[in-house]
Amino acid sequence: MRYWLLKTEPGCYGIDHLQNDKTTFWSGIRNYQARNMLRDQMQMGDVCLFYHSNANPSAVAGVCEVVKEGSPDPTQFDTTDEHYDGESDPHNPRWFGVEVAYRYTFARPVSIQEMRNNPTLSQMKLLEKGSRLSVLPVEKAEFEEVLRMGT
DNA sequence: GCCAACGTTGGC
DNA sequence: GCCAACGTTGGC
Repeated sequence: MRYWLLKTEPGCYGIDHLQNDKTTFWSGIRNYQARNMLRDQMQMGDVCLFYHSNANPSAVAGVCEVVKEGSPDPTQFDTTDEHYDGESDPHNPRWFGVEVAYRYTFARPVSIQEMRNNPTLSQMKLLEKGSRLSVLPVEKAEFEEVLRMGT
């Protein structure tokens, strides 16, 4: 089993939305590195830290789980969607997503500042300078530490 | 709202 | 294939 971090802006789609929806298709990712992880690496049962970016404070808000592996992102073919991509060939789709299910919301959100202050997390990809990817791998030890901080 | 860092685009 | 220009991201 692998561990991941998924970034989202809470005003756009936060953990409350996921809790309400129970499951959702993680769509709209338009970055090739992130696409490759969504398409090739994320597997059923993998667990993901659910991170709120551009929030006050930005923080890991909870956990979700991959319940369906990578499949073409339908929003790329939807002309009414803001993530529509007219260059993508339906027979060879460019963008992928996974289905995730809500697991739980942290009792205490774990802010990026708290994570920066924790030496155990010093290698976290999220905390690297200039880290902008919206899908990031997380080490098991890092995942467990964030869990401990949030519970 | 600022701005550093990064990805993408396109002229050459 | 280089690289300048541009757009986006996201912490602060």
